[in-house]
Amino acid sequence: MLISDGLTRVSDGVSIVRGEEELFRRTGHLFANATELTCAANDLATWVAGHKSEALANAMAGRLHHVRIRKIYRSDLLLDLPSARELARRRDHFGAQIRVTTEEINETIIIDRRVVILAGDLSAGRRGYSVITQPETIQGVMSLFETVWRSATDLAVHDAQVAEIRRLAPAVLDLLSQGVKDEAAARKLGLGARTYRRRVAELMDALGAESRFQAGVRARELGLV
Amino acid sequence: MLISDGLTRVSDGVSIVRGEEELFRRTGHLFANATELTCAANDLATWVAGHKSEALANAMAGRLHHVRIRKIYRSDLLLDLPSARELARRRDHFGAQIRVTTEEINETIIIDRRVVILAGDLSAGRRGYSVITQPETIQGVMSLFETVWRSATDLAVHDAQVAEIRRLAPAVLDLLSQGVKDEAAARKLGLGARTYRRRVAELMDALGAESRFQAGVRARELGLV
DNA sequence: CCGGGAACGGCAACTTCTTGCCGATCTGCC
DNA sequence: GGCAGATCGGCAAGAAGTTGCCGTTCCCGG
Repeated sequence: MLISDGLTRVSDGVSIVRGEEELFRRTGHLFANATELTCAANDLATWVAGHKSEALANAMAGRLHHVRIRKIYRSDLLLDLPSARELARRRDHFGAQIRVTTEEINETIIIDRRVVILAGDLSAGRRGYSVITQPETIQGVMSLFETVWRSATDLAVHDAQVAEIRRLAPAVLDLLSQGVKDEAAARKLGLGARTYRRRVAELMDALGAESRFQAGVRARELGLV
Repeated sequence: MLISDGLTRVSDGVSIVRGEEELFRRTGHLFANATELTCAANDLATWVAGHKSEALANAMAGRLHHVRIRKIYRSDLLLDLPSARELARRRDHFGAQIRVTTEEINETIIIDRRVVILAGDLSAGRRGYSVITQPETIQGVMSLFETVWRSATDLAVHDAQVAEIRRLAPAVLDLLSQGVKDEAAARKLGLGARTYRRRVAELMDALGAESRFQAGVRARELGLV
């Protein structure tokens, strides 16, 4: 059922909105009175966080301490220093709880346990968003979100982990990324091979990697090499 | 011997200039009549390439076909699409020969085999530049540069290599970066383990990596994963 | 139809990595 | 000193990864 340009009612409690502008027009007001905002995003460029954020911030000003804001971002973001700063700023300014995950994550917004917005595919240059008010569906999405939330890492912890790895293993990272064999690397560090390998294992553990290739990718991802 | 603010004569033929602005003031004119420009840089932000480039371009306009320009950049740069485009633009517009290396490289400018500019450390917020006119030193620096030049890869070739790897092994890259074991990965691709491993070997070869960790780093570096 | 070359994959010998185990050291603390 | 806990590193068994060799299959141009 096409209700108007940019809005399709799919069934009771589920509509599809085309394009960010349209989405903002139709759901922007929901944010003004929200007391619980939950949000997953792959980048900082989503409209919630984008040029509209000032307006939102104003609308929400003074109520910030009544609002629980939770956000999940991909750890990739932290690669980019300005983005990382922006994240920290949001955490401090909005009192948002921010977590970080290495997993791909679908852009999701949950408002007051009453409305869910799920980003969908691009079509004709505009992204489609499912706006859901159907209670059972919301329940399900929230449950999924909680799972991701639990498995994600708090921003502060994540920062600490990165710092820890930097402290722990700069030399090991170096040698690994030079393609040096364990024996040679251990000699170069004046360590026993066993100890060097223990270091590598710790490093892989810290990176959450299951193979050296993966560890290499993650290390690079975190800007450690 | 401090000659004036921002310029220190260290010995005959070697001066140290503090800050990019100062460097530009003192050596900018050399570019106007240059017929051979050689340059190594880690990013596009050096003053030669920066906001002054228009003035330079104008000064050099009409003489471009008489000027041999060679530049080396770190392959990191190509990660960033806008930068990569800019590089291609320069190549086409200035007729510059551009090569790419994975090595760290000291910022270096050589003008007409007569002047060498070497970037040094930051001090008081300004980078120091050695401006060298001493012939033997220039000879030495040029020789070093030639070595790096020879070991670097032409931009076009580099692009082709990246394209090749993308074509060759997207699935393999995927599985590797997921930390999947060879046996399982091979099954998933419907290949024999031997063949999968052959693919991995080809990939590592293409990446110039000697260990899987290193391959992971490089793959990520090239934005392949 | 028939070579010839390329891709595939089984096999096997080797190398490299991964880990548990355990004794040797070192360190801080009664 | 003597104990407890952390770190180190040798050893060794086993897992994972690396490569050469070679037979099989498929495709292509003659």
